[in-house]
Amino acid sequence: MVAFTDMARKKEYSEEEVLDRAMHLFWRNGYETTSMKMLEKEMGINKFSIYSSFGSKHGLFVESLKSYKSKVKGLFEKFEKSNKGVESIKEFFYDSISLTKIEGSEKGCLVTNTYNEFAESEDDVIKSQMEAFMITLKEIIVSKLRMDPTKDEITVQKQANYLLLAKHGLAAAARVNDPKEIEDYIEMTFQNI
Amino acid sequence: MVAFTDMARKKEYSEEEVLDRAMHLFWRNGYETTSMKMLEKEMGINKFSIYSSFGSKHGLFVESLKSYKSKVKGLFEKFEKSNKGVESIKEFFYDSISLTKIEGSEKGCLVTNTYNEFAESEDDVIKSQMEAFMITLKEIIVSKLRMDPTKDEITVQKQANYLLLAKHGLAAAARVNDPKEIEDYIEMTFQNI
DNA sequence: GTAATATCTAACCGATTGTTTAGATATATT
DNA sequence: AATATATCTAAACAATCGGTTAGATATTAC
Repeated sequence: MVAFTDMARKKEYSEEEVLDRAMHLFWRNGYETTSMKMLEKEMGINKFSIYSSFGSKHGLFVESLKSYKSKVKGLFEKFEKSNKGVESIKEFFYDSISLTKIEGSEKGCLVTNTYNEFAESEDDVIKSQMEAFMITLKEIIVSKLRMDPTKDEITVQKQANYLLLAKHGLAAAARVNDPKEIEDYIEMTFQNI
Repeated sequence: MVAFTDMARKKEYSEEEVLDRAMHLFWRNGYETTSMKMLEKEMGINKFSIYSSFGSKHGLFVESLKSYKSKVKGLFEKFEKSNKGVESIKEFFYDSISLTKIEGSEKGCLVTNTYNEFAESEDDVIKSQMEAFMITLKEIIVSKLRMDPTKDEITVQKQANYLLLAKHGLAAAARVNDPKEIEDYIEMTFQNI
């Protein structure tokens, strides 16, 4: 990801573009299952180029997570800016499903998938990134719940945890269940919020 | 798993016992991440013995899933026999968490984990086993919900789907969240059932 | 046009993957 | 005790893993 001033030959690929491809492959298959050979094919460049641009498979994965983060950034901003309280949380849930359905078809949520794959791992780089994701999400959810003056702080925390876990279940479910079932699930999730 | 009548030398291990060890290793790490070397160490026998008893790594994994099934069989039976309606579903949720906490400490649910790992796979043997699991569970949940005469069939189906997905989220959450948060989650899940 | 050099291809690296096999060892049958 | 054979150890198998490198190629600066 370094730009040289005295470049002798131009890269034949866009780093942003091949990274996006890599991200989608990791998204579909997870980290371990995705081999360098698969990445070469999907990214359309060979190992040398991958290593010169991203350092290692692990580095490429970390960049892919950042790329994913920037992809969902729009959703988070919309979510954060909304002043519709609880309703905005539900909207965010629907938006998340839409994004992963359109962008990733049946791949679920990269964060949830990675969360699962690295649950027993000791890869602190990945795990801290995942935690940061979850903390950010929880903070937004909490702020939306607090907009309802009838909820005390204990209720807010309980409901925030509930919704965070529900989001996980939702992401996993969206990979295999019908849209109608998913909609029912979301609606029922918010019935007692 | 074949017994010979004209055995010339006795096995130095119990297939049931080494299978249980293998199952726990798969449970903790998933299929791909668990290597034959790790299995040799954990099972206490070498590759030859593993292959002569289980045919292949894949065969060993399939047997491990069956072993897991027999482990949760008791819970399913208690669940099925109970005539407490919705309350029995909640009890089953708590029982599941207890089992995975005691037996597997922080490993979650082997079915949910496998479900996630094989979501994009084309391994029909594994996938059909997972589906059978989910169908069985859904059928029991449906039968419990039907015990409430105020629920029409549409509501029963909606709530069954909801609970099935919630169970997935719960299993994933139980790997990382505190018991108190998990309890809150379960209680809130059943607030609108 | 020439020199310098970044990027390309493609072969190669050692380590590890799941799996097989040759040969040593132990036991049941005769 | 001798024979047969199931099970053991340990080495080897081809294939693939992530990662590196030598040399060809293309482009910039002069």
